[in-house]
Amino acid sequence: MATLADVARRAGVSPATASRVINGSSKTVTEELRDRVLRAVADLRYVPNAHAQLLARPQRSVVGVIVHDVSDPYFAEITRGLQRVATDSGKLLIICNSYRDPERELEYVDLLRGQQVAAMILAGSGYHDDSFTTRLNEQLAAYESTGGRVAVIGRHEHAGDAVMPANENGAYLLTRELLALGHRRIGVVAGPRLLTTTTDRLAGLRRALAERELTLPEEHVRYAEFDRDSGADATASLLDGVPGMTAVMALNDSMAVGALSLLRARNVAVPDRISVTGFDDMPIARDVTPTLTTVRLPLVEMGARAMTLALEPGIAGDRIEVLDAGVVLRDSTGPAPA
Amino acid sequence: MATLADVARRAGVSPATASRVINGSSKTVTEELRDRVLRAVADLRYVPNAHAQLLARPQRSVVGVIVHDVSDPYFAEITRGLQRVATDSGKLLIICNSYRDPERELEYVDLLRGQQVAAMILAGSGYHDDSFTTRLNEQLAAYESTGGRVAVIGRHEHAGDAVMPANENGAYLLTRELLALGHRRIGVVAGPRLLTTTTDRLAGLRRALAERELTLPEEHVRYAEFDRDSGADATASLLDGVPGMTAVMALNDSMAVGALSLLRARNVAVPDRISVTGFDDMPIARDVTPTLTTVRLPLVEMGARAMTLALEPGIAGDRIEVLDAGVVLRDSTGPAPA
DNA sequence: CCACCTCAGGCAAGCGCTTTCCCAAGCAGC
DNA sequence: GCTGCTTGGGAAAGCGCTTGCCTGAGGTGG
Repeated sequence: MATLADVARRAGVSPATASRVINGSSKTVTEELRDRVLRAVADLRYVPNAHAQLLARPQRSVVGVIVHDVSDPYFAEITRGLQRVATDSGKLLIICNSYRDPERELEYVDLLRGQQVAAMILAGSGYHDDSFTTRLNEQLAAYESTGGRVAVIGRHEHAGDAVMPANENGAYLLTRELLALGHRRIGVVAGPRLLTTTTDRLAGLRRALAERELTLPEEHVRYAEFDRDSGADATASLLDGVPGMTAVMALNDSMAVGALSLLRARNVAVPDRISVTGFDDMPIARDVTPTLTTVRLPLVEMGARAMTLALEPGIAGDRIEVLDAGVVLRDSTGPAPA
Repeated sequence: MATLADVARRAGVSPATASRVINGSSKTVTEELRDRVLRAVADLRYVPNAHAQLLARPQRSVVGVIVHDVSDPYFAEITRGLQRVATDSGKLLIICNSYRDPERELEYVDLLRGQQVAAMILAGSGYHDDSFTTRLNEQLAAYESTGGRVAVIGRHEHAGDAVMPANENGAYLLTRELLALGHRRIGVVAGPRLLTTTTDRLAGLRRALAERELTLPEEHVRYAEFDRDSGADATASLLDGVPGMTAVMALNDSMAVGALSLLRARNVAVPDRISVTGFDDMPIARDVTPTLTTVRLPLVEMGARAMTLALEPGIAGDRIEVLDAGVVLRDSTGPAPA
């Protein structure tokens, strides 16, 4: 690999001069030397060693992102928003998948710290796990105490800049729609118990029920993984365990798609016999049959806002932005059968 | 940010000793000093500066990946395969989205070179653009000449290790199915003209037609972007422009989903009046209605193989692995109407 | 004509780490 | 008791780059 010294030698100048023309320093360099250096760079196909540069000039230009899984459409959308803003500010993104493993998340925080990232974005649900939360906060605090910036998306366990989706309120609004349609026995296909996303959405649901002096029996809830096949399994279990159920509320769209697929396999008419709802309004929601009633979350926007918070100069405070959710009524919901 | 020197000072040892205990050098260190160092590390929440480490010990541990867009399910699957193998080898991944912009692709190659990555993986269709191809190959050659490893997925323009999906053959097999069902007037929703993926798939289609002494008139092809809405638009255009068409072959699943959605909007029965096929067998293919006939590509496997090739020690040769494609018949295809 | 200023360009320090080499102390063997 | 080994620990060089500071040449003004 060619080094700056090689370039300088070939151009017959000092490394200092070469460095100056290569990254346009304020110091002026004669036209002639500049040309010689540029030619040497081209001849040698020289590319500066980014690590050496970072060491010499502590000017951080990469941002770390920790998500559960980029290939999950939910995070793919968020990441798109993050990317856009990062690219606009000339930052490179390092994306890390924790696969919902808290330990791995902790590892990644240190890894990114070692990479001297300008900022870290943690996206995705938090965990109900105090010991983990404490450790995470310690590590983040250590990072922030040396000038690092942190922004989180959708997790309340970390004090600081945050972008929050209206999980609670979205579920509340959606439940009200279901209640208005006459549904009373609602089965819930929930996500993992430990995720705050799950509990937040359940809380909204319960609030809407409480307004009508209804409650959600624990037997009407199935906790599953946030994916399609788990959604199908949970739905099967609800079907067998909750007689008279007229609606299935899945706490994300992937699980709702699984629910639809299972109901079709069992020849249960949707929405005539059972209504189904999702959450997140993934692109797929409008392509399944029947099209899926769900809650729209401005995911790209959330990503963009979070990156903006993290990159914004000035003191990183406790800025919390809640982005609102709205119900999208489609064909998978209808009046409860008599 | 605490440095090794800080740790050493606090532990009352030399930086050399601290370094040795921190990354388990072969040299032995007394129990007592080791403890002191470890305690200092914990107290200071010390994390080694990865850049300094890379400079001092040129042991590359990150791999660069350039894809068109990770949030596209096609690449999400490939990336999942890449990730798995990379993680198993203790490599960190830097994922770069080129958004199908050749210039950006070029920039990323240099950027990754500057990052001293151990290997680069370029995934996604190549371009029919000689000037670009030449420049790309030059840059890659420069990288490889200094010990860098390159593997490509699905692009033939670069000599070296490659994993190729059977685009041509997959399209061939799929077309044969359509022909067997009696379809003769087939409309094609193609991807961008400049992508080799598009031309490869068209080539397979033409080969199957040629076997029956049929040809594909250029008016039956619509070139569009590889996404849902473009697929819908192209289908609309085919519907209006190709009277008597009995099948729509979309060259990827997203576009096929768009086609289905448009046909439903226009009340055209699928597959009774028009059959629809996709390509790639994305997860969504089994969740749309009717479920989508498509070509299955082993995407995760392709990613895994590519990473293995890139990481495998020994001379990187011109190993080319072609992973085969298979037709998946579902409900969106049926006999051509009389 | 000389002192002084300006400015292009080079020297060298230093970023945080690893690792080779060397030193000193402890030990065994004769 | 001396030589000669082993062994733990430190000094220092160096990875590739940036940049403050210095130098020397040329230009200006008195």
